[in-house]
Amino acid sequence: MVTRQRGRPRSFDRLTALEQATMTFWEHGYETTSVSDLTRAMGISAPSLYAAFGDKKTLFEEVVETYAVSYGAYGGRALAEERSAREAIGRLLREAATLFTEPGHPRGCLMISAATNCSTPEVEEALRTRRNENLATFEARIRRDVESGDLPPDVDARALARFSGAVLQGLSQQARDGATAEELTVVAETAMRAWPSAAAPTAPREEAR
Amino acid sequence: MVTRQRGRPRSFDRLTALEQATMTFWEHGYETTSVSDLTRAMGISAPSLYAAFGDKKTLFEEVVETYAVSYGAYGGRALAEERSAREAIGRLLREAATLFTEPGHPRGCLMISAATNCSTPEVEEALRTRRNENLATFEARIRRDVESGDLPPDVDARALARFSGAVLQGLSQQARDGATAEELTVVAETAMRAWPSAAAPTAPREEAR
DNA sequence: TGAATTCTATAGCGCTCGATACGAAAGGTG
DNA sequence: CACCTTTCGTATCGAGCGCTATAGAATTCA
Repeated sequence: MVTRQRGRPRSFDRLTALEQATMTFWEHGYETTSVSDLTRAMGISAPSLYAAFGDKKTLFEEVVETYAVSYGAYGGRALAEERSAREAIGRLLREAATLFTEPGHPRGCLMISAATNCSTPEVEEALRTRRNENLATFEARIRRDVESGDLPPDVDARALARFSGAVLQGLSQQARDGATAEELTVVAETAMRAWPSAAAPTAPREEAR
Repeated sequence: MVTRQRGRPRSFDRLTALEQATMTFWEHGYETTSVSDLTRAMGISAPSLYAAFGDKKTLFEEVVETYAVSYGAYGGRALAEERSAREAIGRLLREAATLFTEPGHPRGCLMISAATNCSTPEVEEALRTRRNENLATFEARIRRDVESGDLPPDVDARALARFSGAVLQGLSQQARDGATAEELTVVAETAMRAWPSAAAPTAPREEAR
């Protein structure tokens, strides 16, 4: 089954070409990136692109998938590794402030900015679904801390998740509008002041516990 | 000089057509809206559009300008009418939550969402400039309250302005992603918890004044 | 070596884009 | 009425879009 591949071998590295496509879509978005932009950036001809990646939409879907598990993996790491929802999302926002302005790749977040106002509805919808899934992940993590008592019981997990997602999206757009890493880091820290500091439930002015 | 207009009169209402163009650009963005989309929505032919509004870019600039002083005027009103920066921006964010999800027009904010990833750099830059001007307006209003003592002297006006702008942009995108007015209102109220509540400077636990 | 297979490059498909040439139509002005 | 001015509808323009037919080049299998 695992026999060697017959025929003329591919003259380019598929992963490298995919990375170049990622950079191009990341910078200019799905709609504004033309196939000839892609072939130029990837260093291959149009038939090679179509043979290796399918059409433009399929290539973009693969780009989004690899982006999510590479550049976009910081969020999942923060949620998995930090002890509390507050620490996890605080770290997520601070790291986003750095990553969204990091040299060496386009600014902001591909999943947030690359398919707004897109003439292919499925592409726009696919990223919208991912964003809403991220909100649901935030909400679940926050709710866990509410139920365990690490956050006050009157916390609206859904609202706090949506607020955090809104700040994340704001960070992305501000990064694309030219904000510096330092400016965005302060935004992230400001946002965390909106979080309830600790478990201080219905009776606030007591040193309970 | 103010003689009556000669020649065949225009067969459509210019302001009505402009409003239709606004709705189309608002919903689909500059790039995704084609001239034929515009002529269909405005109910006029392409030569009429070009004669009355110049080219697509010029039409969009006029759309943005009229949007700024109509749908987009709530921000300036809040800043002008409220007594404090906190009340002004709190009102601005709450009103945005309502307006961004209001029926009868597209969701979100045209100035935030209509020219991201645009193949005409001047158009993208024009809206970016407007957004950054809004940030500067926020900052000036906040600084006024810091200097007058209505906000603590250690408040970073620039950071608080940028945070507020980030939340506003997040509200716009979440509105476009399907959030309800109620959900966004709670986001706005959550964001205001990040603001320093009142003038409680270096010595917080005193009832000064 | 020859056949089969797979990739590459050129060239161009049908289509839509933003924008316009042109003559007919509709009004004012003498 | 004739004349001038402006707008209207039709019918495009050249350019770029996403995509592919085709033929030659490069490799494996028999």
